[in-house]
Amino acid sequence: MNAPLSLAHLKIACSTCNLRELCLPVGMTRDELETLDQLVYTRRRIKRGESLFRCGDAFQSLYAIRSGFFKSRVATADGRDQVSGFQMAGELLGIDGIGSDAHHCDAVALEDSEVCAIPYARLEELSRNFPPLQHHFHKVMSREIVRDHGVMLLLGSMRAEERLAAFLLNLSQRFTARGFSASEFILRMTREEIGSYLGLKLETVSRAFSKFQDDGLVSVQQKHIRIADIAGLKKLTGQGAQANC
Amino acid sequence: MNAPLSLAHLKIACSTCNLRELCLPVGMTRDELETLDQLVYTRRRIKRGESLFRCGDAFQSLYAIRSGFFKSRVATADGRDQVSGFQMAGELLGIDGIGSDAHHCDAVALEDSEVCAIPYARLEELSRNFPPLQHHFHKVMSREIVRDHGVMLLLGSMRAEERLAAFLLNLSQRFTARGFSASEFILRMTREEIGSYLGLKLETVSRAFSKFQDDGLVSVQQKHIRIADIAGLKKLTGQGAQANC
DNA sequence: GACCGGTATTGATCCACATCAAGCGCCCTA
DNA sequence: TAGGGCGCTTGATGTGGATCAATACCGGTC
Repeated sequence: MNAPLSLAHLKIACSTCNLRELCLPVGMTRDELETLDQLVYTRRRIKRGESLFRCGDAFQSLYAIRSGFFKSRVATADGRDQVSGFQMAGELLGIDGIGSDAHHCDAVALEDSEVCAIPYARLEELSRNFPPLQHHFHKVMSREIVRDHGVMLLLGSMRAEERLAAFLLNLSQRFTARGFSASEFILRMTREEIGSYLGLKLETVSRAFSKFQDDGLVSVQQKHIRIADIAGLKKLTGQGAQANC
Repeated sequence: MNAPLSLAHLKIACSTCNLRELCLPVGMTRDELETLDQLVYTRRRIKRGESLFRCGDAFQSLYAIRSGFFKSRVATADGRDQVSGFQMAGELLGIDGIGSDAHHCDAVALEDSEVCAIPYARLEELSRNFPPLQHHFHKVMSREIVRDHGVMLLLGSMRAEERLAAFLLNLSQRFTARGFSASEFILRMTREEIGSYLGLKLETVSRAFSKFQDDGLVSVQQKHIRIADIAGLKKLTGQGAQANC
């Protein structure tokens, strides 16, 4: 949509993508990776505030986030809505659409972002001939289900501060996996969006941040977060974060 | 484990199973169904209160419920747990295990039940050669994700009575799909289990039931439920049940 | 038929978070 | 550099559901 097509095409290759250790190609060999290059041939830029897709849109493709940050949002019939997740580079958007050929949530960019479009029909086809891809794709979906169960646990049985602590630890861990600092980062979302995700009101989120600051667990300056005491946060969530089993 | 093997084997065939319109074979032709018969060759009986698998168990198979009723339960490190779903005939258990080769929840039978074990390696293999199976399996997983998002919405933004109304409507709809009455059924789970699933205490569930009864929406006698006013329940959840988009 | 333990109902009280409200600070634009 | 608006913080008050507690019911067992 932006860059000249030929140039864009040149750069679209899982085999040379620096996110290959996080994205669909995880754990594949060099040869296998080159097979994957057949999968993606479109990039798309999404500006901050714009939607990648909306609830009800026809489902065609999955999207691997190449850069940027998204929120997913689900809505009830009567207008209430809720953030169902935050997605960052290397993560997959759009899986919700497979079940009914239409998307069941909105995906909104929280900063200028870039995604690789993965035509779903092509993914199915390629994964039939390429077991490692098939297997990994199944794993991605299964992990999404496990993640959702973790959120359900959080929403159903944790108190406000526990929820926020779990949220910060989760972000920290995902930033770490991407080579960023585990203890210092910029929140891409507002207090209201955090609250929506955690089933809290923005004021409660704000108060919990202040409490953490008073207790010396984190230092907070608007969207700038520095975690001072990771162990302390973990203790808040009931020992080992969300480590079940 | 119980019936003589030869006999048990005779009966194990998706093509003659009366749940084929609900389970993995949905929408397949007669010929396609016979291909599916290669998938399942073990049945397992689970007594009420026993586990089909537990959190941490090695993942080998998915399980299609042939008869009976299950709950899935996730746990935090500090001992709290929560029901993450109730499963009935024709539904699939164990998908949570694919992502890490180990199960992330317990599956407990709420009544004497029978399941078909589907060796996962075989499912992957068969679905590579059999696109309708592949596609349908992906749909099942995607729908599970959408369902979980619905539960997150419920836990994060609905009030107690709305939650219980949504729960009853969901059960009603699933019973209908199985040819049972939409308005009259027996709850297989306790108030405490309902509460755990809905993020409420058992007393709150009980009070909401009483309220519904007072308002003439349902009549409740312990586990026996008769929905008197489906439209009224739907109105409680904010019009169209959970119909998003 | 009587007993028993798990399950459900109902009432009284409490508390965590929501709601309402006011003011502040940061960022963006002109 | 000034102005405006959105996002954030903080305080005061309200309330839905949790908690504590007592009693009732039901299904199973002897």
